[in-house]
Amino acid sequence: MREMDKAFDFRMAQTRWYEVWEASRAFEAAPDSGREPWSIVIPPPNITGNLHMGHALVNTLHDILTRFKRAQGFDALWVPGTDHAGIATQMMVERQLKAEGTDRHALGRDAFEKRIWAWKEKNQGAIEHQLKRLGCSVDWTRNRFTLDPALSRAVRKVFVESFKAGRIYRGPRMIQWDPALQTALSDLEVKYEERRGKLWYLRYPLVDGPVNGVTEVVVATTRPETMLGDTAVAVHPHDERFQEMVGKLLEHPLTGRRIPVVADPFVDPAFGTGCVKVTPAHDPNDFAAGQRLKLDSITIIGFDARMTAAAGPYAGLDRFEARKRVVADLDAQGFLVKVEDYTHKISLSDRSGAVLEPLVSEQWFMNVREAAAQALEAVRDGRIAFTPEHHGAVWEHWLTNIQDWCISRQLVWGHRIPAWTCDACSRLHVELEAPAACGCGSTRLTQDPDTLDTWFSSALWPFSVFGWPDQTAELRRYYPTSVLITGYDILFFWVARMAMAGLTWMGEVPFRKVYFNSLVRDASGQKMSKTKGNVIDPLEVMEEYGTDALRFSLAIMAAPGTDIAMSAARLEASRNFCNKLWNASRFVQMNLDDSITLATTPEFGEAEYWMIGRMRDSLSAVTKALEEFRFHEASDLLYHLVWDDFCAAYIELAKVQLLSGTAGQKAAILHFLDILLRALHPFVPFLTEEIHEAVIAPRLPEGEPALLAQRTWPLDEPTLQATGGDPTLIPRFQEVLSALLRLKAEQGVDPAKRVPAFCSLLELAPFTEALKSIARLDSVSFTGDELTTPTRAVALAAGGAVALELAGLKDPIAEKAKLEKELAKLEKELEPLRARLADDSFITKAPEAAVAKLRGQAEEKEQRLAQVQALLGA
RNA sequence: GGGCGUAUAACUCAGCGGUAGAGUGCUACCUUCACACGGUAGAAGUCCCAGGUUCGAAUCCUGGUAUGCCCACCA
Repeated sequence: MREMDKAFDFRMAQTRWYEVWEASRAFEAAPDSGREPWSIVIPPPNITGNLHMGHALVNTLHDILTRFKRAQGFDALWVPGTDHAGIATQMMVERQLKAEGTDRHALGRDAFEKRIWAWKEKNQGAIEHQLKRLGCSVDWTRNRFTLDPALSRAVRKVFVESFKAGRIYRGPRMIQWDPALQTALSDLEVKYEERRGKLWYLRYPLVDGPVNGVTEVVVATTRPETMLGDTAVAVHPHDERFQEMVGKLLEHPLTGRRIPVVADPFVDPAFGTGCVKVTPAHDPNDFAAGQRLKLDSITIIGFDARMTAAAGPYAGLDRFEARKRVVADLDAQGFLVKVEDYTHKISLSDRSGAVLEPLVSEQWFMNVREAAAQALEAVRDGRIAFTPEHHGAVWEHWLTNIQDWCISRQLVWGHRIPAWTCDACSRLHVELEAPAACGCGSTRLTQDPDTLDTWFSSALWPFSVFGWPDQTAELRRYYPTSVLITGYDILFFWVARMAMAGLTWMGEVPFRKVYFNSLVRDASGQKMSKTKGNVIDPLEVMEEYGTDALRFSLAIMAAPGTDIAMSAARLEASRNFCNKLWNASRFVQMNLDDSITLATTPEFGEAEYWMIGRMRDSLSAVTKALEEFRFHEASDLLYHLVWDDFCAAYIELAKVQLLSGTAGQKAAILHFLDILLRALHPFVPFLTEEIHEAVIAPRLPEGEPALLAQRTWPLDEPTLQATGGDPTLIPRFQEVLSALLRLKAEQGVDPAKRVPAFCSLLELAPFTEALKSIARLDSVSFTGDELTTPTRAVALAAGGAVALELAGLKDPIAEKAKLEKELAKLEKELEPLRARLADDSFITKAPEAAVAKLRGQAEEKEQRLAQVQALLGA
């Protein structure tokens, strides 16, 4: 049998087990097993990705649940996979090309796409390898990629049928254009940022002379360059100041073009001058107003963010350069009234960081109103349950106000839109496969160059991974998935869209429960960011503290609805915990010989019955906590079960027995360790598997799987059902032990100095040896006689008293001070108890149990008070 | 402008109707034959503030303060 080292070598353990698990096929689903299915799909990481703390958390929680469910006897399936991540990946490769002095245009579309595929093949392994290092028990035989042929077929099917149903359409709309990436974005990919800017006040003269003595209109704008595309100036219809202006013509200061004053309620009379310039081609509000009022639209900024020919002398200038020139020209010609400092929000690309340009462009959109209504209903009626629940409010708000989704991207990397235009007759064909010919007879058809938003394929993930649109056995068995675990930051991007897609295409929710995991922050609660330099790399943590310590730290801090502050202190605590379990196991191993196995009938005494009771209570609480996603509670319970109950209490007691123990006593502790390992395994799989190999595996009964990863959840273990003994006895023993130790400390007795002790609790006599060895006493005498003598120090414990014989050692002053301190403490504690028990309204109105409980507490304290007083009097 | 969180020991956080808990840190002591990544004893809190409900509130309600996040077209 393998000897265990003095400290847990996590570096060794965490590198050797994954291969064994994978080879044993322990993580593979068993669709034919007849067991109840339980399924979960991974939030597919980007192929460009590296494991960060967010991944580490979400996948640790996935793994805990999956291993737990598998152990409970479910046919547990965790489907892994990766996302092609359109923009992110394309950017990565473009950056590479730039370094090589070329770009995608020079390369050509096909070559560029091939290049990205090559890059994907080379790099995809990284994130998968990192998931393995984390211990993720995914079923690799079902690994998926969003651009797999099967998943692409699902994408095309959804696109084509949505188009035919009229939910997908193409048209010119105002979209958010990213000039850096040269693509449209969806509203969700826009981030707003406060910037200090200016507010320019511009003068637009009236063409037909003064109105009520006023010769001009003044407008305020943050983007003066767009005035080149102005086609009106608007006022609020009820603004009395401008009633007579409406309908009059103004002369455009720079172009001389004549534009009308119009009235529209979108104008806020209280802002600026109450007049606003209208540029339908370059502002979403103005675009909408332009549609309502049938205004002209003049595009003066192009897709390259440079001024167009329509901008006249400014053509070709960058939009920001044009701004300076426009302002200078207006100023020179006397059209600039004033400039104010002004802080406002500008829209930036979430991806490139570029300042976005609202532009009118031909794009594909998806109307999701109907699907949104269904998704809304599914949460309202509980078919999907959120943890924490408050995310339902956000869900409600967003889905109620949802806008059409811009799904086309001007990218190469992604699902190409399955739409072809006939070169001859311009007819549009939206089909699953390229049509051979157009109805007009032409065989020359050109496919739409655009690809779909990455989230379009992600939305189908919970059913596309199971082979949809084919009605596969897997799809029937594992859809809907049992749980979704993900960050709340992608509630709209992903969760809502999966819900909508699932309800639309499967007619059923994609998951029954959603657990939103926390955000991992740094030790001081700051968001991690590269610029702040406070990013904690999980891979480094695994090297320094161990994967199990990382997992346990994440789990024990994962209280629903609160963020996680990851700190070195917490990681150390977890590492120490792992080492504690390791050493407890080592102790067990050292005390067993090969003849003791799990088949050896265990013998239970008081200590064992107590330990069994503790395990039974804790493990049923752990089970319940896991069912309800209270990972922190489950971890905390196990932490204290192992450290306080098993190590500090039980093992210390068992040491006395094991020295001269019977086989049955040794078998008992072996069973206990076995149970604890099985319960801890979902949390700290490498550590527990390593211990299991050394201590348990050689002692397993016939037919039990040799790998801990394949064994069962221990809650129903026969050992845990055993009852007997007096459940209050061990707690009393602990109190007595603690009182004796405290006496020694208070009296300044060297801990190693063995003195005689006395105890009035006769029922603890069987624990004489334990008390002697743990408290390091000379002897312990159990007696009904008065304990107090002039040479002894006395303390109260567990309703009785203990004493130390300190002839020549006792410090009478310390003794008296101690007793007086205790007296004061008791008096202080009793004061409110007495007051409440004297309160009639409490006695009559509070539930009986509460009163009885309080009364019990008071009585116990009164008794102790009397004892202390007696000791002081003596 | 709306919506949602959070405020508890020096720090990071649990608890969320019956008079305060954990981990780390701190103080003193202990190398006792599983573990110093350990053990023993100990100090440490107007549970943000003000009202209210209740026999009783850190816990529920209202208002405030601080702080964080999300959504929204104020030029």
